[in-house]
Amino acid sequence: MKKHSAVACIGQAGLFAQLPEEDLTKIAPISTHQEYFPKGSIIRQPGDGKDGLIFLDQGSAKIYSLNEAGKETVLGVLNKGDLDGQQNLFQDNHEENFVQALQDTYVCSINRRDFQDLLKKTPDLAINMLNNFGEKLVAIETKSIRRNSMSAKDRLLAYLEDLAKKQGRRDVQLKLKKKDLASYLGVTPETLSRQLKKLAKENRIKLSGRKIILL
DNA sequence: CCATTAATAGGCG
DNA sequence: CGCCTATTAATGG
Repeated sequence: MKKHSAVACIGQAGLFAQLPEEDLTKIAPISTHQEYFPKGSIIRQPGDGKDGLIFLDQGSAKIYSLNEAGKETVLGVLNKGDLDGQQNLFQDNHEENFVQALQDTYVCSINRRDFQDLLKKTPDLAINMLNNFGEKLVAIETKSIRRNSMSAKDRLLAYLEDLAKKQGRRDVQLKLKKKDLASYLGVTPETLSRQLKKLAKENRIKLSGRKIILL
């Protein structure tokens, strides 16, 4: 583990990346840094009183919610440099979700009230927030459209293509367990397993455990 | 090792 | 495609 600079850490987040150093140094004092969460531990959960933004300095995590029956629905994945909980910075919403570390993870966080105060004094930050929101909206919309209009196989393929694009390579490493990926895609693990096999048989992908190569 | 959890297989509606 | 069950693989202590 390398040394941790609050300013450098914040600068890694897409949300803050384009801010001048001057602004970053303003954010640094209100942020908490490098809390350690071992693999499998819960980083955030409803009712834990943590209402701020979280930022992954190292590791990865999944965001999910539980329905009445106790079934879990995976809403998304956070990787190094990603952040979540922006909504919570603006209003005290109670539809919080669970966030669980998929690997040993270090998270940095910022309290809601502190952030709001800062936002008022830092217009650039407000603009960036807005842009970030836009991206998130598009992502949600895309997912929603896929879920409603694409077959399981196409959804899966589209997901893999997105991942490949994001990781900048044709061999994709799944961060999620397949049952979690299934939940994220809105299918059962069995269906996911079968579709992956079909795609492999059609020579569109190549499987090797949690690594998948797009052909 | 054993025990638990994850992944796959096959049958059925 | 989802749900159920059985079998096998992977994981963790």
